[in-house]
Amino acid sequence: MDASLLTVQPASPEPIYRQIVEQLRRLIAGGQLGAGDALPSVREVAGFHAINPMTVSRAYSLAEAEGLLERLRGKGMVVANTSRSSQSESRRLAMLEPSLQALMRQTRELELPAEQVLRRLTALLGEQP
Amino acid sequence: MDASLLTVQPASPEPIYRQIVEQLRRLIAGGQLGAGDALPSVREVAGFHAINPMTVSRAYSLAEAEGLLERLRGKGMVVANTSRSSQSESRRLAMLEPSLQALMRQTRELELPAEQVLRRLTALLGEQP
DNA sequence: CCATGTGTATCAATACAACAATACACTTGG
DNA sequence: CCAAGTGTATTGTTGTATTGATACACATGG
Repeated sequence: MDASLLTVQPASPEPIYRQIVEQLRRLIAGGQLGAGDALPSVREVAGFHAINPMTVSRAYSLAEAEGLLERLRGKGMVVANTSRSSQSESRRLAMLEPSLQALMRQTRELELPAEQVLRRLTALLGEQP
Repeated sequence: MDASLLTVQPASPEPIYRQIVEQLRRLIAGGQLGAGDALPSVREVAGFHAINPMTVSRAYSLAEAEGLLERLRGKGMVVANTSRSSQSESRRLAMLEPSLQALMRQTRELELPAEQVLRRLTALLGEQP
């Protein structure tokens, strides 16, 4: 499995376990993780990012409680089929709404013209991933 | 003074004092708060939002350490003149960069087409404030 | 002068996140 | 079967963040 699938920033104020859950949500909604796909093991992710295995386990457990993942005893975690992955574009866009709202507020507080922001974002989104 | 100048969401995971500091940063950079402008008193803001005065004080202190505000003993806090307000557009845009980066990452994880996101953001920014 | 308004230093309480070290139940491949 | 791989429950510790309550120093206006 590819432990590099998950990105983690231990320095961020955002708790690590929550960073992971949110990434899983999006990766599954976007279809990069499909139903049945196996996830990197807890110990693998922990080793790769030099974090505690229990922190990863906590994230996986939350994701399971959310219906995103399924636990196969003795095997590992798998993307749940009930988490009908690859949601519609409108649903995925809705998941982005909070970030968009925040961006809007900040743009207004900075008194920035909409075009400036849109131009910069266009550039960012256009870059080669 | 207008205590409603500052918006606060006590429910947010974002610490209150940091919410305040970030708003001050943007309001000053955007020119809505100019050098010499007096800020609402600690107790005023605290009372208005039903939070602890010390929380506001902490935000003000951080803003002062950052050079945004100046403390007039016995009087109150004032926007510092050294915090050359109304910065250039490019500087203000730079302050938005972290949020833009985050939005970009999330967009990619959701496998959303750039146009969708840009269209939605355009709509949001176009609305009447 | 002094009541009233500033901000704030100090201490405490609470919650949370992350880590550490085990031990356990389970499955699979050899 | 059994070694090695899953996730997890448990307990404890550490460090930090956040908020709160109180008392204090200072300046101003009447």
